[in-house]
Order: sequence, then C-alpha cells, then structure tokens
Amino acid sequence: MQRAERLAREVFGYDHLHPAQQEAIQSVLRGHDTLAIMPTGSGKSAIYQIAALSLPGPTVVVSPLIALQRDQVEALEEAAPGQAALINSAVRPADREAAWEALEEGDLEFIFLAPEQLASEETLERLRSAEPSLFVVDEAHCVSEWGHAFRPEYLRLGSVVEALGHPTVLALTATASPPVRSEIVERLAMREARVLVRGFDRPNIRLAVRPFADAGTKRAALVDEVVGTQGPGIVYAATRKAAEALAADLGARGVRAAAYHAGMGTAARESVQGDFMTDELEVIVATTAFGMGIDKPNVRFVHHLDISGSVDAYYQEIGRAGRDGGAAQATLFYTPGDLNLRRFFAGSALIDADQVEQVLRAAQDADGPVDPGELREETGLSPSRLLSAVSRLEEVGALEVLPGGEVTAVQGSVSPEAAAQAALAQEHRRAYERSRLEMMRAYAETEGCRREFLLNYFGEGYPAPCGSCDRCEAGLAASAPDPETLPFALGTRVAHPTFGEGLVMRYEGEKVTVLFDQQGYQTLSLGFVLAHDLLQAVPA
DNA sequence: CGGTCGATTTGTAGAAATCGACCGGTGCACTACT
Repeated sequence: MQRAERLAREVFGYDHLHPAQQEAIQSVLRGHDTLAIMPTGSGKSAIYQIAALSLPGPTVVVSPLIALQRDQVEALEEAAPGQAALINSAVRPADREAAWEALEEGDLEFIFLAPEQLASEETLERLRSAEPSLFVVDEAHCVSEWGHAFRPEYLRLGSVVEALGHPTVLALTATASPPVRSEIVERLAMREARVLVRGFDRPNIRLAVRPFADAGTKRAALVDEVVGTQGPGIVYAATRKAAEALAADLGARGVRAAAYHAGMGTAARESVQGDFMTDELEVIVATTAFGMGIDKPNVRFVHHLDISGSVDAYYQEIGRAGRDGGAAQATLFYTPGDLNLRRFFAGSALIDADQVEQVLRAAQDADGPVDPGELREETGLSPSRLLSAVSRLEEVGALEVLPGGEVTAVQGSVSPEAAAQAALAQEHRRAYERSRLEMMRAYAETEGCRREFLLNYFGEGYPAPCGSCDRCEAGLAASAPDPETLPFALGTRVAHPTFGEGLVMRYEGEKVTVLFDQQGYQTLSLGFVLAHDLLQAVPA
C-alpha cells in the first residue's frame, strides 16, 4: 500500500488516497475480485490506474463508450506516457497493430476496448497471450442495464474473463441497487467478490416530485421552473422530439438551452456538450444519451420532464447535480401517463418465446456448427436479438458458442424444454423490468420521505425525515415505522408461495415491498400477508 | 399505451371530424458510398 500511495503521489499527483480508494486498491492487490460502487468524481479511475501499475502484467479496461476510452487514455498519457492504447473500429489498422505489438513487447500497461471487440477471436487470443493480470469493467452497471437487450456482448464478459484465464476482476460503477450488484458479480464470473459501497447519500440535492393531471400543464410548469432558476442545469426528456421542442421553448423564453440526443451528428453533440461544460449553455435538454462520464461540478438542477424507467436510472441521472457540494435541485415533473412509454421501452427490446425457439431449431437443423450470420439469415433476427437468443440458450445448455463465434447445438439437450427454459428467463427479465418501473412510480407517489425511499432502494437504512425533500418540508413525510414492530426486519430473506424467495426492502403504511429473486419488486398488503401467513422468514 | 400524421369521410363547397398506421431510448461495428 505504501507503494500505491507513492504511485498516487508521484505518478498521478494526488495528495493522498482516501480510505475507500485504499480499501479497493488493497482488495485488488490481494487478488480479490472487487466491485466498487462510488460516486463519480470520487476517484474511481485512480483505483484501477494505481492497482494496474502496482501489479505485474497488463490491464484490460472495458468501457462502454469510445469517447470515455479516449478521455481515459488522454488522462493516462499525461501521467504515464505511452502506456495506454485503444482498440476499436475507429482506430486505423496500422495503429491497432502497433498497439498489439507494444502489448506483446510488454511496453503497454493499459488496453481500452468496448465489449463488442471481445467478440473477435483474434482480439481475445492476442489478449490472452499478453497474460493480463487485471480485468477492469468501468460503468459496470451497463452489464445489467444494457446486456439484456441493447448490447448483448455485455452479458458475455464472464466468458471472456474465463477465456483470459481469470485475471483479477475489478468492476466500477457509481450506482447499483442490490439486484444489479448481484447480477454484475454473476455475469462477470467474479469469484468471492468483495463489494465495496461508498457515499450513496447526496444530502445537498433537494428532492421533489410535482404531480400534474395532464402533460400540457406539466410541461408549462417545467418551463416556468427552469426560466426562474439559476443554472446550469439538465432536463431529461423521454424522446428526441420532446427534447428538441423543449429546448426551443426555453430558448424562446431567453434561456440559453440546447437539445442533446443520439439522433444528432457527432459534431453537434460534441459542440453542445462542450458549450455546457464551459457554461456557455445554461441548460441541456437531453434524452438518456447524455450523461455518462459527465463530471461537471456546478450543475444546479436535474429536472425530469418524463419519468425514468427505473430508480437506478433516476438516481444516476440526478446524481449529476451538485457535485461541488453546493445546493442543487432534483424535481420530477410527473403525470402517471408517462409510465406508458417506459412500459413500452421495458418490454419491446426483449426477445420472445417463439424467437428463442426459432433460433434453437435453426441451430439444430444445421449440420454441425453454424456461423451466426447464417442463423441471422435463417431467422430474420437483428444481430443483437440473435445474440440475446443464443446467449439465453447457451445459459440453459442447449447451445454452445465455439471460440470462433460459431454456434452449435448441444447433443442430447431436450430441445422444447430448453427453449421453454430460456424463454422463461426472458419472462422473468420482463417481470423484473416492469417491477423496476413500478418502484419508480412508487417513488413518484410515495407519502414518505423521498430520500429515505431512494436510500432504502439501494439497500441502505436512513433515519427520516431528511428535511430536504418536498415531503419532509411540508411536514407530510410519514414517520418511519418502529423497527421493533416490523414482522420482518429490513434485509431479511423471506419466502412467498407464488413469488418464491426474496428480500424485504421497505415498509410504507400498510404495505411491504419485497425484492423477489424471480419476479422483481412486489409491494404487498401487510394485513393480507399476515392474515394469510404469506411470508415466511428463510433461515440464513 | 398514447400521441401524431396523413388520408378519407362528412355533407356541402371550406373546414371539421374520424379512422388507421406508425412511432417511441441508450452504441458498438461494419459496409457502401462520396
């Protein structure tokens, strides 16, 4: 650790490492797979940088966005010149080859890539022969948030870790609720993972929800609010169109505002982001495309025109406010109708039962291993959907993915049963997504302290009232139940006859919320549960 | 699910009402073209 401290000072110019960083670095240096959950700006990068330089052997860093990879390489270039490189489709083949050779010569410590790169057998082989000692997954919540439907390669990282001979795994993220944490640990094939959680509460962010009966009044109220507030600030909208329209409205009211979404060209996006960072823009009106890697200290508000799809996403988004510790606002402008679009997003990207079966049949009909391209033609599925189906079938043992990426049906797997099992996994995922949205609704409609709600969601107790949310300020926050009177303590494992086993997350009034392993979050009537003996404590 | 857009209907000559189709968020890599 003294060596690590010295590296921090001499190489990176940090005054000192704070205890959370020390703990994480120590855990990695001792060879433990580690999941570190810490706020952005708390020096998460320093953890992997210093651990990497302290260990012999190179470090693979998986990061979701090429722009983030570039930022990281630039930062390293100042501290440790020539020791970091990226591999992606935008890097010229000659430069890519130079990076590989440097890695093979032992001259390169860090190699940055997106999970998609690891699907290539050649990439994997060259990495393996470099014998990496550390495998870092930055923004690790993407494993769970993006792996299932959007970027399926994220769910294959566990196989990559195994294929590389299981170097120490270090997963980093700012926000992850308990089920997301377990999924990261499982999907990255982490062994006896150390999970370090630091600094979840953000006391300087005032929380509020403003309910409206219709979208028009809601929108007008948000515009008034932004016009009357000192920026800079971020407004999140659910669609590109809404983001553009709102930015235009704010502009007409004299606010320097611009939209940001994935439909804009790269140049436009970069210029909007740049102007926001330098305070030339006061307000950015964005879809979920905006935010990852943004570490701007003086954001004074993060408002939501439309509700987020989960409390995880919401907390991640509002967490971009008040990084400097100064007062900040996070207000959700809410109409229940907004949940519909989120319901659509939650279910639509997942594959359904007959698609899973179609893929299995196509693989079985083929004589021997099949190229994924061939399966795609046969089934008509998009590449990411096909990969999702293949991964589900692989998990239930019906298919095998060969090192070259070819897919082969496993002999003797009982096919209809396997397909049904794989489809069931998708159904569970859908139920889980729906339940997460219900928790977001519960936040919007809670009668209790909002901060208590959020921290409970992330598995932490909190002594309400917080005094800095709309419920507490109005003196309306229901007082927290006396722990002595609760039939099951928070965090207890319980079993339910139809939902299976789960974890007691929260009490509010006459309701108890349980996070079930299969069905996600369910809110049950306490009176009914007790009268019918529906929950049983599960011995640890 | 609900908002939006274009086409058709309505019932009388310009515009309103109704219907059905379609769309809606995140990024990587790769290909074809300029």
